[in-house]
Amino acid sequence: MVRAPYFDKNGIKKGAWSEEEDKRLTAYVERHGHPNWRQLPKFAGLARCGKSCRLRWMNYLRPNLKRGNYTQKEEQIITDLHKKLGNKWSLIAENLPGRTDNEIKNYWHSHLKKFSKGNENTPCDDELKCTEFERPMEEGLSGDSHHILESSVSISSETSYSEDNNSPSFSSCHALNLCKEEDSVASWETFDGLSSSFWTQPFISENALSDQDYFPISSYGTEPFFLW
DNA sequence: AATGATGTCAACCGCTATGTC
DNA sequence: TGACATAGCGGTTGACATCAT
Repeated sequence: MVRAPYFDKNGIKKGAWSEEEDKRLTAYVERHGHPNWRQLPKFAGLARCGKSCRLRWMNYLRPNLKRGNYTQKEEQIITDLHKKLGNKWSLIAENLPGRTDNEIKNYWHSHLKKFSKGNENTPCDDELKCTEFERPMEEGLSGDSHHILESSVSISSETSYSEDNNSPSFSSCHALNLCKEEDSVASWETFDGLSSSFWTQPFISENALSDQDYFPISSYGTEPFFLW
């Protein structure tokens, strides 16, 4: 379901990622972080452009990503936030731990868009007449996550992105009114693993091997890669 | 069973925002 | 302050899957 791999005129590989490339990118980012996406493929031994590496990591390889079906809560949050924010997929994604902007965008276009046209009801309302707890909750949205829904429904009309607190976590907290006292603890603790330190601190995997172990350049397949 | 239409989603492209010199 | 480099965002594309005829 993806583009077939090919090389452009500059020798940059495009299209679907191979398992080997995924391993290389994952291993490199886990060990060194990604201070410079443009340089990263060179050092990771990938024939990709930095942009492609970043996208692959962000949308597919990074830890804590949720795959698979969306919960009704997630659908509701997407619907509500889209009403409020429009196509600000990255902002919406900040409020859905484990989901990427790209994934949400795709999901919106393929699942939710139709419900927004002349119909204020969500798929939940239309198809299932569900209650909030009818469907089992998935990891990451369990426990007190109903607070999120309640909050999201009542998003403030003055969605604010505070100048004093410009971290995405705090901004999205405001966007959802999640910082109301009664909501903040439970909701935000749920997001904690994703919200701050992971993206601001270099990630060192416990299992990370040495560069030598991970990048035996001489044995790196038949695909071309940058030399340095 | 064959074929065309539609849905899905990973990946690409181009633009803008931000940071650095 | 302007130029350049880089990161990030949102729209679009392309190929496979599924559905309808």
